[in-house]
Amino acid sequence: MSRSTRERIVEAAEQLFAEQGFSATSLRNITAEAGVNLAAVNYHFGSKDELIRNVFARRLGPLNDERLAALSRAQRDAGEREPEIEKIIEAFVGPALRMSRDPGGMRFIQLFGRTLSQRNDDIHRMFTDQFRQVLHRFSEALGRALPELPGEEIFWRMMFMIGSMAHTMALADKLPEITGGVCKPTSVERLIERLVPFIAAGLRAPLSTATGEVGDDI
Amino acid sequence: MSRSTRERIVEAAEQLFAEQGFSATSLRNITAEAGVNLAAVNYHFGSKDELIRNVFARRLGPLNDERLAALSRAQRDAGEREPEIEKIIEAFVGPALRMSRDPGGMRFIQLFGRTLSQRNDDIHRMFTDQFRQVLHRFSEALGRALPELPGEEIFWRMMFMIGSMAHTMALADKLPEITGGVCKPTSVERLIERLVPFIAAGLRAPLSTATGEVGDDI
DNA sequence: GTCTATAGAGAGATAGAC
DNA sequence: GTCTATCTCTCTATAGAC
Repeated sequence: MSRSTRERIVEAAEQLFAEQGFSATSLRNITAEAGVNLAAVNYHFGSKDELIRNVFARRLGPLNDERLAALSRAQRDAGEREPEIEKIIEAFVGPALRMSRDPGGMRFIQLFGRTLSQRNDDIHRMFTDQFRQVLHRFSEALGRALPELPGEEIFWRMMFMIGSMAHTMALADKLPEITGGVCKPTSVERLIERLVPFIAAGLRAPLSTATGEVGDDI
Repeated sequence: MSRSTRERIVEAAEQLFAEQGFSATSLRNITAEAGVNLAAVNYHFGSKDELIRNVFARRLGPLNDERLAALSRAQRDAGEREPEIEKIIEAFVGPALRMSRDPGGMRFIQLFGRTLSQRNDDIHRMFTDQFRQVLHRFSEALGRALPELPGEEIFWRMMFMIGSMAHTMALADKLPEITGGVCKPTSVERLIERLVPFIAAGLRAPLSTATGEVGDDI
């Protein structure tokens, strides 16, 4: 047995959480999958909740560090000017999608994508805490790159961006099946090449000239 | 007591599923919230799984019917030409987001948004079955409106569109909190006015000129 | 650090009175 | 249709031997 009991548990948990969700996955499922004893979870982690936190913490810190580093690189390469929007988006969605290169990362990405759309307040608070600095630096960079957009609109569009990214992370591997084969299985890099231009164009879209809260029609 | 026991159960289930997820919500939670007897669930629905199916079926049929009707209206209004992309998108995302006007619909929209990002195969199969005709008609309409895009690219971009929509449905009401008040609570119509231009620009984005599966960089 | 055994709570489902 | 009562199963967590 090459990996420690602790590692085996975290990896089995990551896989099963991604497949079934948190409450549908029992510690018995996890320890059976990991080939370890049931009591080991409580010995190593204390509780199921603490195990969940460990599953995320293991990958989330490095992921957000990579995003910030990629943004810094893009800003340094751009010199005095602002980086291209495409570079900023790539720095945000690239590390997330790229993480799915290794099989464990792939599972985590799916887990992350689906957990992003859930409403578990504890876990969300943890995401938000980890994510605050990323949100801050990327919204500033996008705001400078798109000076004609009000700050509020930047955040709404970042929400749309995160949505398309999260859904892609969760479901890209199912699209060939859903479309009856029209979409072929594809590499992560090709997926990024498709997603980044979509988001870039969306972020650059002219501001809606609608009158605001009054009208009922579009 | 105005509503029947059956209705009370479905509505309580919709609310609690949206808040907590399926497996975290017990039949005891549901019957307590609905103010009915525990045994009533199994009397009226036979099982928890069947109750879940009922929660979705009640809203999903009408929602997809509205989408198809809205698309038909847009196509009729356009006469010989293709409808504007904005009209097609509005026919797709409008009915979904608009459903959140009534409080029950709001809960369902959140439930739907988060379930879309999950991987429960049973429920997904049900979605896909209900959704097949919608996917078919909308991809055809978008394909005619964007003749320069390969069919495969249409489906990838529809996945991005559905992602931004689903994430918006699940989390729009949390954005004021997340952004520390920069984004104000907003009406559904205003939200649609923000989302539709974003998606329209993304769908119109020029095709990536990348070389395909070979390159590792962008 | 790993195991067995089990406590104790809570789950879904059902039998049967009314 | 609605209720009480209960069966049976599975869950998390822990005590204590090794």
